[in-house]
Amino acid sequence: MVSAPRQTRPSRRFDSLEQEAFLNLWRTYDRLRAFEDELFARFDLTPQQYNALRLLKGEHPTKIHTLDLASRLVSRAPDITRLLDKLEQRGLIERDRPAKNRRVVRIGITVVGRALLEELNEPILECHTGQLGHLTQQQLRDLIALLKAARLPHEPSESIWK
Amino acid sequence: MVSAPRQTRPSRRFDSLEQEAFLNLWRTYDRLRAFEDELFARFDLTPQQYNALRLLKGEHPTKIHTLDLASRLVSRAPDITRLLDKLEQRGLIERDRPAKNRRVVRIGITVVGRALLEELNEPILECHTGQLGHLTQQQLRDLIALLKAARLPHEPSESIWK
DNA sequence: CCCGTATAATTGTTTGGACAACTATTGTCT
DNA sequence: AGACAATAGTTGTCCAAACAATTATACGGG
Repeated sequence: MVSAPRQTRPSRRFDSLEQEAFLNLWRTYDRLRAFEDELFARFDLTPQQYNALRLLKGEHPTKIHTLDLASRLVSRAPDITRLLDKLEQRGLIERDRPAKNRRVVRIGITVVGRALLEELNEPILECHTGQLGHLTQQQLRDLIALLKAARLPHEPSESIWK
Repeated sequence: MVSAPRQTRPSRRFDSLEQEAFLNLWRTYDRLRAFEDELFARFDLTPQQYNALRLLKGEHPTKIHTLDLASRLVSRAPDITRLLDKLEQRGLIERDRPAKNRRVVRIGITVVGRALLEELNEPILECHTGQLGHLTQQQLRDLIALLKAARLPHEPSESIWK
């Protein structure tokens, strides 16, 4: 008599189903990231820089604090200062240090920055279509839901990513 | 009369459902990766180095060519030479250049390398449980399937990741 | 009001990742 | 056989990511 398996075995080559999931996540991220890298390189941006710009545009005309911005980025950014340095040098963002509280720095996106994002609009959409356009809407929604569930316990309580 | 929407709208903050999926992928990867980084740092390894060792162990006692190894890694590794340099310096792998074909370098894992992996066995399992242990087996399987589908068109034809 | 502590951001330093250019070896075509 | 192309790996160089230590400012208790 053969009893039904209570556990799903990981595929050969993996030690556990969790490992298989993580390595698949990593691999897929790596493959899809190549698209973004190529696109942003043409505009002398890193994905993370673009991300910061997008976030700032979303808040515009409000300016937000440096570390506040950092905490909302997709990927953690211990070098947020230098990331912003580069964007400021290109005139894409502006920083100001209010007299009221001279500890904080408030970051805003400039006209130039917004123009750059405008220019990127179309190419970005195409990029994402190239990455994931072959999935159905339902697959995309399922994937998003599972990814959210996967990271949920690891989001800090105040994260906008929850 | 209201017609049913033909398209799913991306959540506020995203320009398309594809973008939402990619950013969720990136974010989840970033959160889960923190676990691995912390673990491997304790053993002076990067995730990519560990990955190379695991692959070599899977092939042991067969030795494989440098670029062949590189192509099987999770993430692309243009600096495969230096990655292997570091592992060789620690005696975890060995290289040999056969007289027959002096262009290629064959890589194998050493006893020391295998011992290190042995030592990592338990901690790795715990790490993956910490990352994804809160998902059900079914969720893990669904996630794996969707991730595979997402990257499928972007895998080179000879990839082991297809 | 002064001191210790917390907060916000910056800087120093090291290391890994990316890309392109380069060397060495082998295979192929005539 | 000789020249050219293809293959396998290495190296130079630059830049972003990570971590810890540091500076500057504000706040709160005595």
